[in-house]
Amino acid sequence: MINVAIADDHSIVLNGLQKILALHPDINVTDVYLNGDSLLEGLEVKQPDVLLLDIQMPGKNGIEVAGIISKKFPDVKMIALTNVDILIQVKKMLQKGCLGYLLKDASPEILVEAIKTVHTGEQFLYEPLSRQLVNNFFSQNSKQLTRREKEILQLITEEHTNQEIADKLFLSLRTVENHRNNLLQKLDVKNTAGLVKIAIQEGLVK
Amino acid sequence: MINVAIADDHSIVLNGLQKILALHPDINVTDVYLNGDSLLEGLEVKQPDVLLLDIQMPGKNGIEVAGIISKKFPDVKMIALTNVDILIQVKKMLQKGCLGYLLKDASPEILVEAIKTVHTGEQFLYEPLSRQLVNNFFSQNSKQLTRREKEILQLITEEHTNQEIADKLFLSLRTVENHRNNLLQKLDVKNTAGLVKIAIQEGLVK
DNA sequence: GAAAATATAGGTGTAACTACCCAATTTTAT
DNA sequence: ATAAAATTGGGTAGTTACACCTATATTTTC
Repeated sequence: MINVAIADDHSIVLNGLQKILALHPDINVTDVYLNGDSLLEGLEVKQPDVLLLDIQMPGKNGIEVAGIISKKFPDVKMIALTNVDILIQVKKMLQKGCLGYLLKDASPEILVEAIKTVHTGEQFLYEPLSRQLVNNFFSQNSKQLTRREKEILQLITEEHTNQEIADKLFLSLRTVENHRNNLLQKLDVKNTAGLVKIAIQEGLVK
Repeated sequence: MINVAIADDHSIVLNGLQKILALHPDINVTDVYLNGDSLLEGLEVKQPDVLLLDIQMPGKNGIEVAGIISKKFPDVKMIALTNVDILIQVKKMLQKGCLGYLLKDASPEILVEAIKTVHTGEQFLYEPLSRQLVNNFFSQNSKQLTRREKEILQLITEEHTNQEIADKLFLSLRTVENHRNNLLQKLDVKNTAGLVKIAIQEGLVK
């Protein structure tokens, strides 16, 4: 019998997971939480075997919460839940100690399989993203942006010219141009359009 | 007693909606469907009072399906469901005859309220987007892109230069430049970065 | 403390984009 | 059928972005 807790701020998802898991005799949903804070309180009282943890939550988000839990309750096996597969967020969750990752469009079968897998201590990565993760691992070094680069990338997506960025950050135009060129190379894109697309999909803006 | 059908390709959401609505004695979930095609088949046999209809579905998506249903079964009150509030999609759903719109992060109370509201024939628009819809209505005329403009905007976001776009579409460089300038004015943005941001948020790409 | 990475800024040149014009032709809508 | 909108293309000019280099502080990392 596997004791499972769920933390997700979406009532619909929370109820859906409960209903699906209720059908499985060897899985027991012991607790549900609507946000990170109540989850942390609840864990002080009792810990589940497996925790389904939403990444996006109001207040303390999943990434913060996962970090705290993996230190305080290392025996709790965590599975990150997300409705959109933003690579960078999933990576952070895994770094924070999550053993598994699931998109919310997963089928009941996959869901149960994931729970059983991480319960044994193994990793479970939902297909669509696991490939991306591998690809990302190999190109990781080149995609690691510095603080300044991120700052400039953000200003670029806010439609500022290099000159405006230079003025805003008290830098030379040349410096900004260099950072911009480095961004183009690091991110392997051809122009501003490519930069903005990556900035958005990596969650750097908006 | 309100008879409700649900169409959503996400098992978790489907189960969640069922579980929440099961608690309400005056709401009866008669049928659930995992895709648009089976929904259309099912409606031939019997029609619910209210239909919760996911926008994103494999095969026939919600927008297509809504158009068919509103013609064939005009008495079925439809509520569009979506997990991300992409304005343009919601607008299309409303144009296709949906009476309501809900984000999937809605609370059980809101969900029930929406069903009861549209059952009476009234509109129900979930807060966060209804304001955007109003704003959009006023700026609508200036934001109406032509076919060619959309085509060019898409190629811009794909990192092509004006010259490349001209070659690809067998146009003069000047023509493409003009379209691009018109896009900047129509969309009230300053440069490529602004164009790409709007293209993404309007769902024109990726 | 040495080595690596980052941040800074300059030189030079080309390609691309942006901002205004204007006008003919074709398509769409009334 | 007629008006409106869309598509096409040109003129001219200025600005911005992109490419590829070198080089020196400064900060991080080992």
